[in-house]
Amino acid sequence: MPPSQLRKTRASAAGAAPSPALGAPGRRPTPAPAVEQVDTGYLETLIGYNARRAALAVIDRFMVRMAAFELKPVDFSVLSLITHNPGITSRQLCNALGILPPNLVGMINALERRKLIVRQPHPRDGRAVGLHLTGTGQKLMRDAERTALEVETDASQSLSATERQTLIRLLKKIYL
Amino acid sequence: MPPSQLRKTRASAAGAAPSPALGAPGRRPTPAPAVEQVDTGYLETLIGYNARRAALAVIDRFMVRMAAFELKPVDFSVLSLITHNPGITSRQLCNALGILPPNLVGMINALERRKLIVRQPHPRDGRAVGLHLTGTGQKLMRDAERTALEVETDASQSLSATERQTLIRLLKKIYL
DNA sequence: TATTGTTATACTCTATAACTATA
DNA sequence: TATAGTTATAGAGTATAACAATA
Repeated sequence: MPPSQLRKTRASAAGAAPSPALGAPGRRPTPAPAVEQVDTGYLETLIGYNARRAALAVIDRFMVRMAAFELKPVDFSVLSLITHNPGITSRQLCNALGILPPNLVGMINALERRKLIVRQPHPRDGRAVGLHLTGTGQKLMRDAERTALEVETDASQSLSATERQTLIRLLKKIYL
Repeated sequence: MPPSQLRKTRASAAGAAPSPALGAPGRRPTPAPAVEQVDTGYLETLIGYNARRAALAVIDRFMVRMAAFELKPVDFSVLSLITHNPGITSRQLCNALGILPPNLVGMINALERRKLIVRQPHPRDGRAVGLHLTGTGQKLMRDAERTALEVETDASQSLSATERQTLIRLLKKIYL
């Protein structure tokens, strides 16, 4: 998904220029204009638009680099939470990542088939299953988290260290 | 999609705690721990993770408010670009929004059936079609853009005006 | 030959209902 | 009765190939 061509130009002076209102029957003052340079100025004033574009840009880089580990972003998130929360349950993963339980089952099964994680009985709840990394999984995640750090550095290379911290702080204020 | 429960706690001191490495045959020192509070500290250090969570949070608000206009985020983006770029072509929309042409066709058809837009022949390219708002579409978009502004205010209520500007500026540095 | 718009189609992601076993 | 995990399935979003009309 190439989100190219997102420069700002004034083709229609965003917000002004009432334009002739086509569709009104029997009226067509101008012979239909053509757009030379697309003006995305208005959308660029919206936080949601900018946050989504930024997220997609970083995630695209992330996917390219993580392909070497055969991990999609969601797989990495799941394995990372298991790494830092040994014994975490599927339900806890779903709550933390906003995934619905039926959609997590397949991912967990695939990671288990790859011998990256194992299911252990939960110590206090017979319904639940605790998830743990295998040795293989631990090794993979050490490499994967190092690569994730490289992606971060790449993606934020136009930001100073302070700006990067500020960006993360402000993003958290939006979603927390 | 409720991305609830994303508080930080130290269940495993992120990055430390080598943990017993399950899966190694015939070795099981600890009786499988349980996780009380999920530690998302590591993921929260990643720009991609934070940007995606923030984008989803804002877009969720957006979808709730825009339901009154029967507009999804992508519909709003398309209509907004047509608003500020009368005569824009499908190809230009695809390039600006990162949508693939086959996936835009249905949206354009639906918006045309709702009498919000009309197709006009392109003044200089017989293959292309220029897109324009109807009077109905213009009225809808005046209300929709006002609502979008309210969503912005809502979503960024925990940010100062300066912080909001800073956030957008830093996000652009990520994806531009 | 290349591009615009389009159809058909496949694949992925996300969502809902319902079942089982445990609590 | 409520919850954890699971199955089946439906729907939305995203992807590629190929075609007709025009450049």
